[in-house]
Amino acid sequence: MNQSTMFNVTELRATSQAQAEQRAAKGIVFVLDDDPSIRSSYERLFTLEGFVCFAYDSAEALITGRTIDAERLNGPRCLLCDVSLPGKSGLDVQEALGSEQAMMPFIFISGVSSEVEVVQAYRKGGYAFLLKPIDISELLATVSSALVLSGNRQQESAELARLEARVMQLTERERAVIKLVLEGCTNPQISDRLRIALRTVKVHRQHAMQKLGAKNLVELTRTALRSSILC
Amino acid sequence: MNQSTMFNVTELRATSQAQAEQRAAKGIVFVLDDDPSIRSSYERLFTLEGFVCFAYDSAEALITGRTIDAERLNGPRCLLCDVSLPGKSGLDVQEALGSEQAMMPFIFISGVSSEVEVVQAYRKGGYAFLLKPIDISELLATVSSALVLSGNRQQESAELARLEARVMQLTERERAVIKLVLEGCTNPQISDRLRIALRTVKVHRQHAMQKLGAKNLVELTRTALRSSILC
DNA sequence: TTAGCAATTACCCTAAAGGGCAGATTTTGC
DNA sequence: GCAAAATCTGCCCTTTAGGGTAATTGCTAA
Repeated sequence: MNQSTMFNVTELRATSQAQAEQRAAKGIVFVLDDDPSIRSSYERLFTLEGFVCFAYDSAEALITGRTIDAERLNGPRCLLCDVSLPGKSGLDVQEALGSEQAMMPFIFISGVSSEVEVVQAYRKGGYAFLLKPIDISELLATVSSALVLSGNRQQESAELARLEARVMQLTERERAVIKLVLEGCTNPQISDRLRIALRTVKVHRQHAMQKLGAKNLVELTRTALRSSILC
Repeated sequence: MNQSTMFNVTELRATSQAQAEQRAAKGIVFVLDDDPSIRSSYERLFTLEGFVCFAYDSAEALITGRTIDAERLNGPRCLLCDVSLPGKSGLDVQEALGSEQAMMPFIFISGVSSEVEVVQAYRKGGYAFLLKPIDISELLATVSSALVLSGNRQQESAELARLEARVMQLTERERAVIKLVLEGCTNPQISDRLRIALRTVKVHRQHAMQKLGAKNLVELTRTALRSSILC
């Protein structure tokens, strides 16, 4: 019996990492609220819904802890945040994490908040504002859509990073050639412009296409436009 | 003297149309407020700033009148709207003009508004919310940025319409060929796929490029991606 | 100093793109 | 039914694109 219990615990721990990753793929919900009972309510709710949930009692705890906690965990994420907090307010958190909001949309929750706060929250790029009493299904819908947005943004940014890495592999000459190609120049025209032999242009072009992973001109143009690099 | 006055009036009228167009190019500000004195204040302000301004005292007047008034006038536009109105509220207007907000951003103005209204306004796609007391420079800054947004949206939509019109000129066959071109197929491959002679593919391709106004493959791909047609 | 990479180019070849000229067939709107 | 498009094709020609082979030059890190 004891053996069995131990085994179960071990198994739970063993799966927990794999499961956490699986859950994180669905979404990570960060919660910021000073009321412990509310925090645990949210934790219970979002865990039940299949998300990973990290709850914090203060802005400082959130700001310092969010990276460490979600370390190794990839996936869409959002922040549920009470506007009125002792010390730093929810809006202060927004300020502190300003640029991060694109990847982690902020959902504010407020019972007795002034219009000024609401306006501020939206102006600073807040994703949504929910007023108490909270409707659970509305909350979940908002969180879901926020996670979708976050996921999309992460994908886009990842794709952009990959492309940028490829572009960085290009040598100066290759970049110059490709730039002219994207302006619609033919190889002989490029040859004239850069004052190099036609064969040289072809070599650079060939190498660049290879490095950029483009099989033809259409793919190259698509790639270049998406990344907005080389434009 | 009488003659002179008449002449001046005529001249004013004559220039007024041209001037209105010039002003409209800078921006058209629609105002909705039930208070006549506030309306005229806004009219004065925005006229002084070089915009065209149309003011309405009710949601109905705005909804029925906005198109007629701005007839023949092209240019970026936005709506300045008091939230609390007798009869239909500002939010109702938003509902009524829902899809138009993309082209005409809504700026709400409110003195004593509840958080619920603010949240509603933003949720329905409102552009900004200004709380009284209004800071004039803030108001003008908001209006300006709203007009910029409106202008951009209008340009994009116009460009899309132009492209769509061009795509519509394509015959069925031309569209099919171009579609395959954009998938990266070479002419011989297209020839195989569509079971037509190589020469025929070339003819269709040539005609399509001409109709789409593309001088080369790069331009074609750009065009197609921008319009997201043919993808 | 040497190996390696970047840049350059010559020579040579094939495949693809672009297009003129001429003609056939088919669809379609008035 | 007829004229105007649209579709289809063959023949022939030039220009571009793509790429193999081989060689030279210059610079840098080991």
